[in-house]
Amino acid sequence: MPETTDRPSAARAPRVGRRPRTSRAELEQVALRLFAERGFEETTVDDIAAAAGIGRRTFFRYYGSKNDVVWGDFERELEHMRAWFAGCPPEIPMMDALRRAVVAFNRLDPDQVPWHRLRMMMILQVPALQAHSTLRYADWRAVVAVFVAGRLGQPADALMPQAIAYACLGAAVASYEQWLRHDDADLGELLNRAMSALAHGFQGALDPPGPVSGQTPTG
Amino acid sequence: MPETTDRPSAARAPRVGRRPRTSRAELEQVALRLFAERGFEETTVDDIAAAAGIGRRTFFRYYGSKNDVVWGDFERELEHMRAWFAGCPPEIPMMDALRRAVVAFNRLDPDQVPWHRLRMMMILQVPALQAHSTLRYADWRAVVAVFVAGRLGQPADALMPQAIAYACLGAAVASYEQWLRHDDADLGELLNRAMSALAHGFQGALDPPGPVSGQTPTG
DNA sequence: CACGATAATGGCACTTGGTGCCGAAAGGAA
DNA sequence: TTCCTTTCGGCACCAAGTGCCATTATCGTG
Repeated sequence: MPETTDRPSAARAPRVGRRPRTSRAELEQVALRLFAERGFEETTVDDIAAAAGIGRRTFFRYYGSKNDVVWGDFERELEHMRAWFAGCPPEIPMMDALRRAVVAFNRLDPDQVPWHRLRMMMILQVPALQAHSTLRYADWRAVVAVFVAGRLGQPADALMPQAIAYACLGAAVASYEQWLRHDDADLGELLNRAMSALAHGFQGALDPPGPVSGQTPTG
Repeated sequence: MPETTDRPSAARAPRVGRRPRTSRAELEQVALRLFAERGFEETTVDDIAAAAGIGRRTFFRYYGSKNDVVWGDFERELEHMRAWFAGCPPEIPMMDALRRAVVAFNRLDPDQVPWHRLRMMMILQVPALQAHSTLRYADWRAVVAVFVAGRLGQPADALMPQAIAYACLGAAVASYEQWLRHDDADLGELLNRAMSALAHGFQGALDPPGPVSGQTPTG
């Protein structure tokens, strides 16, 4: 797939050659608006390309697939998380660090909440996106696994780093689903609850689902 | 999708009308053999249909998608697991019951290990199947979530049942990946280790990855 | 034995996502 | 202007999947 290497970057204008007609961000805007209006599956790539004033072929130069549009610049998010983990002081217990990271990297700018909600709604509910998400989650898990591996002194592909990464992802996704179901819920609190329960082997799960129980067990 | 409702069943022969030319099981055999020979992506639905001596259109009456073939009769497996949970005595602690279930329902007949390995290899490594798996896992999680919900006295779609179901799935998948990487590994042991660690909030994860540590913490 | 109800088959056309190819357009530099 | 570089986007093509519908096989009945 030579497609993935030569995507135009929205960065500093290249010195030479024809200038890009659009950008990933702009395409994302256009696409998301269409998705919101008629739904994800009801919007074809032709629709998006037409609305953006580019050719269908060009669309696929900016995004490898229709699915990818919904994820925006996920890679940048991951880069931040990676950096956070790298700078995480060793005094913080591992599971606590994981909880904090998950909560921190899902804090939302109030003004972008509606878009993020739409995004997550589609990712978690449209089958095609639901399926595709696995591939994106893999990158997320890798970041977590590397951190855990460092703490445990094991390779990142060993059982525990992988299991923990999967479990964290699960807790996060479950929280998101809850958040989408109850639009009055606080995402941060849900994430805190889920990650905290995870860190305790779900032993406190018998407690009623009241407000944050034992959210800072070790720190 | 009216397609999903009227698939021929391999059960007792229907009294009237033309008889099915093949069966899900037979198609599965044919397809898996082709997948093993040339790979999943290199095998088209036309190839499978031709090899099975049926029309391409007919293939889609037996399986809703090419992806589905790999999963065989997953629904039956789930039905068994549901039944097991339903008959699980309340004395067994929840997390212990989950561990046992995961281990029990992944015990393999030695003679079908190679096929199962191929299956899982594809599911966990071929991107298209990796993505598709999410949709099948959802059913698996639902079974777990219902059991957990019963134990916790919460709705199945509440945060904890969902988070626990996701976490269990994660532990299981991580174990499978490990099993595939090291063909000398014992799947049951890996599952035991991962589920046990999960039940302890991964506190013992600092132990070296030696032979099953604390595999039967509560029973 | 023909007849009619029933159910599976499979061809055909069509939609959609995605890719390889390649010439055309656009812009900076010499 | 000319050359070089980069993006654009049309075209042809492939594969998955679906709706439609005529065809075929099978059973029960008159």
